[in-house]
Amino acid sequence: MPDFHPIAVVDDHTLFRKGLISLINVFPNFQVMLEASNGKEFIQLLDPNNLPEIVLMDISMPEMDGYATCEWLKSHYPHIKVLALSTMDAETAIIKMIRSGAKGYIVKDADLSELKLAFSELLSIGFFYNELVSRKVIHSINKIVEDNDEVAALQKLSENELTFLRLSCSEKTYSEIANEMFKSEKTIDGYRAELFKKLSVSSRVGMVMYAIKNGIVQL
Amino acid sequence: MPDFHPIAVVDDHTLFRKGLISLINVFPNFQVMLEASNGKEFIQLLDPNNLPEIVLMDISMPEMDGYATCEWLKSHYPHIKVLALSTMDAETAIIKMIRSGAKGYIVKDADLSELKLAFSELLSIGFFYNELVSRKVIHSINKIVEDNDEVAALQKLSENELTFLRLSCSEKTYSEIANEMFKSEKTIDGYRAELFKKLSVSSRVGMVMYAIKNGIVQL
DNA sequence: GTAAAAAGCAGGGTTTTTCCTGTTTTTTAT
DNA sequence: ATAAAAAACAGGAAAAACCCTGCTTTTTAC
Repeated sequence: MPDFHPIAVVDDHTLFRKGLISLINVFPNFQVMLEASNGKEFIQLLDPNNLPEIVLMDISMPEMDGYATCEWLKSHYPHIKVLALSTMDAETAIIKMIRSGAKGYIVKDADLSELKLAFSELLSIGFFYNELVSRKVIHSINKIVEDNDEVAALQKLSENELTFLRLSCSEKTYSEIANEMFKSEKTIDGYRAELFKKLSVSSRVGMVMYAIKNGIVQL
Repeated sequence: MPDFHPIAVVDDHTLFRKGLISLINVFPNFQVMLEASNGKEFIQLLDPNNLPEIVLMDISMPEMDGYATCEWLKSHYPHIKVLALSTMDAETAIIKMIRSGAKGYIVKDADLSELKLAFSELLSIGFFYNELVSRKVIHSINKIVEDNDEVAALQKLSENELTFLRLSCSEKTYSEIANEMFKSEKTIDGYRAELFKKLSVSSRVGMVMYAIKNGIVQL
């Protein structure tokens, strides 16, 4: 019987995905048996009778991103191990992915040996956290303790605050935004004050940069 | 004699680069004979007695980016064809790369057949512009004609304007920026007015978003 | 049903940004 | 050496952003 470990690759960049697959397939004992360009497609293609052991998953994807897909896997097939794969080494992205249930995280400019190492660690000890990730995680935990938790903060924005935040990423004045949202200028000023506190910023520019950095708006 | 076309691959994401190489090497008639993780390394590794015909080049790289490397190639080895390769389908990036001398542009989520097509078109007719690129180029030319050219504008920012722009991507006030740059507040206000015109924006938020969108500052 | 919390709104003031129309100084080109 | 262009700087003013404190109305929780 062929004793290989089944792998799935989920990434919207076709060239990258195909390349990665061809690399993995020359690893002894590993074989890619499922590929998808986003989370939704992945879930559709997933065959309960033929599940992968490891899913290599990109974070930013159309339709259904890495976070959501990871959450879905955690609740439906908790034994499948997700290895997050991203260009971003942003702290928030790493933390958020791990919270969503990823068992490891590697950046796209890692080399082949690191990928191989990640695979074997995932299979043997169940997780893979290299120095980069560990450093970020520790730093993040410190930040959570001292000031307020940015990742959690992100969840606690109300619909109106979120709409206001998105509209603020433009050249509109607050007065114009107020009209667009059918709210008084004073209410809008309240959203602003609340967001300044929640995001710990002190100017509209800071707010906009936060929104961009955390993918609340895309450019 | 082995009749294959020599290819070079320049990209800082190791996994992507290695994957791409393994894909290209199964193409008949094509062979990767040089790889580098940025422009500087590429130039160092380039052997004048053994030049590639086509260079697959990423745009955003550390040390020396795609634009600069492309310019260097244009002046030193104009017959080498550069195929730009990027995740960004931003108009400015495409236009800028083509201006730097790239003969083609494909996005990373293209599929294998498109890459193959790009190769053969590069060799037969000398360039490869798919619909995406053509559309962007045409749109850009229209924009150049009607309002002012954004790509050109990017080049024409003075050192001080650039510094001011970068410092504006923060929660500093203009007054604080003036101090930091050892300039009068009125001078700073002049930079601001000039940038508003050049970038065709009308607020600091617009300016900041322009800077982020065009990679003048990174988050 | 009622107390508490959250959301919406208001007055009024300070600071910052934005926008004019200039003058002076420095740099550049011939 | 000098005209022209670019950079630095100013006064003054309107608009927008920011920051208080407090007062209704609506929602939420028990």
